[in-house]
Amino acid sequence: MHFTRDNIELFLAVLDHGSFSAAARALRRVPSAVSMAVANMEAELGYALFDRSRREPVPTDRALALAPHVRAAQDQLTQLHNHALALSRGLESRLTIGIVTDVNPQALLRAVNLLSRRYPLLEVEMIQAPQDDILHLLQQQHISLALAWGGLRVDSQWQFQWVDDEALVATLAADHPLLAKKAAPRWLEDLIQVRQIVVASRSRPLADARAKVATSCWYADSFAMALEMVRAGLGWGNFPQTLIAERLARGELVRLRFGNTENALRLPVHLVWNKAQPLGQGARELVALMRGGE
Amino acid sequence: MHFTRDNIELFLAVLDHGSFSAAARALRRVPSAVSMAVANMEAELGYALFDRSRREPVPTDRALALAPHVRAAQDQLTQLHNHALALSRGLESRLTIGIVTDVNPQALLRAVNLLSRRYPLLEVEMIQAPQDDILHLLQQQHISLALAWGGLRVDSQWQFQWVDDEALVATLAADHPLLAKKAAPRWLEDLIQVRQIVVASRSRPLADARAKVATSCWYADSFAMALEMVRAGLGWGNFPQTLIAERLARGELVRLRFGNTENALRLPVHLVWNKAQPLGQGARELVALMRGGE
DNA sequence: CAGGAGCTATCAGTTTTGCTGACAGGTTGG
DNA sequence: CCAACCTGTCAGCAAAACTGATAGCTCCTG
Repeated sequence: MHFTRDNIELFLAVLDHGSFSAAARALRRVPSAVSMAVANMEAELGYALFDRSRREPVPTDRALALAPHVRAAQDQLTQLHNHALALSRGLESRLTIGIVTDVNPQALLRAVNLLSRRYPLLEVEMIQAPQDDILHLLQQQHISLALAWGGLRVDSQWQFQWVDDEALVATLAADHPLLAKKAAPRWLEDLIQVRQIVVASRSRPLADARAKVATSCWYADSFAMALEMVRAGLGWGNFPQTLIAERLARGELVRLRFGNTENALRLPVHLVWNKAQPLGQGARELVALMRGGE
Repeated sequence: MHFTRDNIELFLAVLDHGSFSAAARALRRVPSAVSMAVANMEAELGYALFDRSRREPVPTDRALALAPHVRAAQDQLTQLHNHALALSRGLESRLTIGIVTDVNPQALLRAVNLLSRRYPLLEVEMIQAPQDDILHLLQQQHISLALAWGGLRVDSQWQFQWVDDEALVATLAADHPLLAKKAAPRWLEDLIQVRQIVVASRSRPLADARAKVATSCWYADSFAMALEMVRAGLGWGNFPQTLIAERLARGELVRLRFGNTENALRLPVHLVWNKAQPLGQGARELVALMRGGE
């Protein structure tokens, strides 16, 4: 008989309901069916699972020892079944997500964690790369969803969902000469003469005209690279707050505050996907989770 | 149909053998049975598991994605089955092992590791306690097997298996005045006048008359306690080498070597069990593993 | 290109498995 | 002691699954 699904269900029903009759009621069977099935299991195993000396069967030590393992097996089977059915409802069997290097992945990871509870057998793969590479992977359909900087170009190829705004803060290396002169810039205009490190690349032009302030600009294609340049004292730059929080705290960097730009630059973070590649169920629910729905 | 054991077996057989017919041969069925069963699974799931456009069915992406999970479920089922059958062959469902505090558990842990491969669902509980407590637990049948110091008393209540000999080495705190005088003891006789910390207790008299050397002795009931006393400079003592190896290396303790006692004291380590409580299959195999017989 | 080998799918018939329902016998509690 | 409820047994039955024959397809080989 070999521990088939039915036997597992039956055995656990007897344990949970305390008697063959109750189990039979729960399973919509007749008591004798349960009785015979249990007797068959016992015959196969070679030992008693229940002691029938009292009116209601009391589980043997062995049955009790077996119970948690049987339950685990049942859980795995129902999980498998749910997953197989979910596949038919459009769940992808593997969800590959791209994350742009500079974007804070915390919220996404929280959402993925929730998703993994809903679909325990769903495989998730995370790919971290610069924005250009992520978009390329998305275009090639190697990833189905990406967390990326948004608002960059309107392109009918992409579909997206706003997720968050990263506040950009103007930052300077703590040992930059501008600070040493005890004349820390008070107004944004004070920075016009100081070289600015701007994040932009061929394929990704400046998002916001406001982003470029200084007359002399050097360019980097990621915040990570730009950050290195700023730390090396090559200039100042605007960075997502979360990206530089630690360095600010450690005193490596200094945040510049201005009297006239209280409303900081904000860079939108989007979940992006390819119109040509319809989202799977997991990706759809992930988007919903990130939108805050549920 | 609900992913019963038969379906799992069948699905995997088809994947592994590459065709319905081959799977049917392997399962000693007729091909049509396999064909129908697969068709039923597909009908239930709502999508194709195999593409029949070629001569031999080629598994769908979904089938391939499902495969590892199905395999895992099958493994768990067979594991459960094996365990349930092993219980009928005398395997205990939980193996509780006592380990005397001072005894080096490495060899035992290695053996338990091997045992856990053989019986993946066997639960193992380890209890560490002083020798007297371990023997008491053994007597009360709260533990079924113990790793303990042996050769202590011949008692028809116990059965045992020699496992190892721990070499005892004479040890002194590094800052003991005896060493400061630049007159480190060269012969065992030099220690007769130095207070010795002896491990012995009411219920466990000295194993070996040779163990007591000095005229002035203080007593502890475990090596751990005795070690603290030696480290505090209260005297010298004999300790299992493995127990003090680190402290010797760190220079906290100093090993005394004598010209006249090359053959060090050796304390046997035994696996002990209670005659009144016959060993389960797991315990028996553990004893065999410790004896070195695979 | 023809034909054979080997595969899958279908279907009617049969086997097997397990369920049913009635009944007998035991245990519990008032 | 009886009513209620439980388990176990058994003959009959229903559903599920397997079989074996057949047809049609694919692929390889000469």
